[in-house]
Amino acid sequence: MPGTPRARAREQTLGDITSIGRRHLGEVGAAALSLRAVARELGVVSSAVYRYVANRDELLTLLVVDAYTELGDEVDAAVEAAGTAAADRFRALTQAVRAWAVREPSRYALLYGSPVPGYAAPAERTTGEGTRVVTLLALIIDGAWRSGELDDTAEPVAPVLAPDLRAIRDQLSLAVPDRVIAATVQAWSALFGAVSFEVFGQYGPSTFADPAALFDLVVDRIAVQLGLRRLTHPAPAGSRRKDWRTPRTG
Amino acid sequence: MPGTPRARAREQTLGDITSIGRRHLGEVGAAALSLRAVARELGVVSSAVYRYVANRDELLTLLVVDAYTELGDEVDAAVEAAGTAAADRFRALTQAVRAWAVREPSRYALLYGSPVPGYAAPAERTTGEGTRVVTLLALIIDGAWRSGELDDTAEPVAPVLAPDLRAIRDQLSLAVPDRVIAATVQAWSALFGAVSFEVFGQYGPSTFADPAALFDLVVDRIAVQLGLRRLTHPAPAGSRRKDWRTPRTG
DNA sequence: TCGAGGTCAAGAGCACTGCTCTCATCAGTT
DNA sequence: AACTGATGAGAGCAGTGCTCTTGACCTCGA
Repeated sequence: MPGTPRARAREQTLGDITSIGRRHLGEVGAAALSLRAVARELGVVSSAVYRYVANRDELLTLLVVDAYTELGDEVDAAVEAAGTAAADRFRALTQAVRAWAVREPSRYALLYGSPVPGYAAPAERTTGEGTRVVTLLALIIDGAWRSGELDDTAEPVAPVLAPDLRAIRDQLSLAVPDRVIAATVQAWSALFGAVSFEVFGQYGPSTFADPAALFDLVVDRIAVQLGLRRLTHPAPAGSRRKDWRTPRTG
Repeated sequence: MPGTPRARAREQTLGDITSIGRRHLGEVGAAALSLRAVARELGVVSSAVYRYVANRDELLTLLVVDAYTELGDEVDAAVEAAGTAAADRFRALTQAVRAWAVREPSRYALLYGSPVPGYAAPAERTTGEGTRVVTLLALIIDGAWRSGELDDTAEPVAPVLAPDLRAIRDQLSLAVPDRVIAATVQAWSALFGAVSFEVFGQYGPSTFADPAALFDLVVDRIAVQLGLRRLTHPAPAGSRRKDWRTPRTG
């Protein structure tokens, strides 16, 4: 479809480089990403890949955007499929983030782990895709607020934070008050913490046989603190959350 | 003091290597840590440092233990200085963790950031120092529970988690029930999330003029959800937390 | 049709890395 | 005072990122 055959070939090669890099990222990590190794696997001499990628950092940027896009797509789809209830949408978002992170730990680390020293993702190429998930979270909470699905239990926040919170509200055209934005920020960071703990295996010496159950519990607590009203109708099929509360034996 | 002058010299050199490595870690990051560079700065040829450190990974291990120890010491001191009230001790712990992390971002990343691919800290050398902070947190909560400073608001947890929670309780000789252990785990992960967000600069596009205020707010919310009863007596001097609630003008 | 301009891969090369090996030296131990 | 083991130096191997030059190819327009 796009223009000249040369341009298409170039696009193809660039895609190959990205996908090889994606696999190498998973195998050796961002810091050990080697353009030479990518070239080897591409069946080409090392200097040739510099025709397509300016340097190692640009390959990283390619992979960052690639990862943000895939994560954003999966979260969007999951939230979409979750229906209209804010609590369902919130849970779908958290589950989708966790599922992707567990499946793609190295790419998750690239996005949300410790920064790669000496490398800063160029804002103009990453902020767009990079803010999709947190924006969606904010919109879900905002929607819950507008539709009355949110209990207003958050406490007032320090005035120093007001300008920053107002900036967020303006940028996303939110209707929620400052304290709810702050609560959303905290929910986001708590979600991030829970996922990182599981993905990075940093629960300390303790291990959990069923990390998903622990994650469920944590997300539950986050939702409660957000003021997201619990659903009264039964959970969707496949989600056996809290089965133990209603044994319904016999 | 310790034995032979040779052993003392060796200890000295090892200390020098550690402290040079600590600085390099802050400058170039864990992945780019170079034994050659350390050797250069030590004024010695590269092969010589291999007399002291088996390989790059062992230098990392040295730095991990070093960082855990310093963090543990600072948190211990802060909690100690905070008195006996569980809420104060909890807050002191969080502030000390944040302060150290903000001051030593690369060392924080080494401990709690994305794992360095291909490197796994040997458990027998790191778990001891590595669990000091989370253990202290558990003991603070346990103490609050025993002394009645903890509101029992946590909800019951899924039975699948019971064995793991029991293991934690047994190992630390806690008195708290499963649901409080689970809440503590979540508090720990939420704290980790908040610190990581700030240290790794991953609040997305939003920036906060006063990250400490945001952190205060988040910790407040974590404390509330833990059920840590608020203190009625005035906050210690220097902590102007929530001043805006009691304007007390004129 | 044919030539010019752009595109691409190859290869050599520089400076760096981790790590191993050998060899000389010098200091602590006996 | 003699010995021996810890130590540092140096060479060397295989790998890395990145640059530069060279030669081949392809595409497009005259």
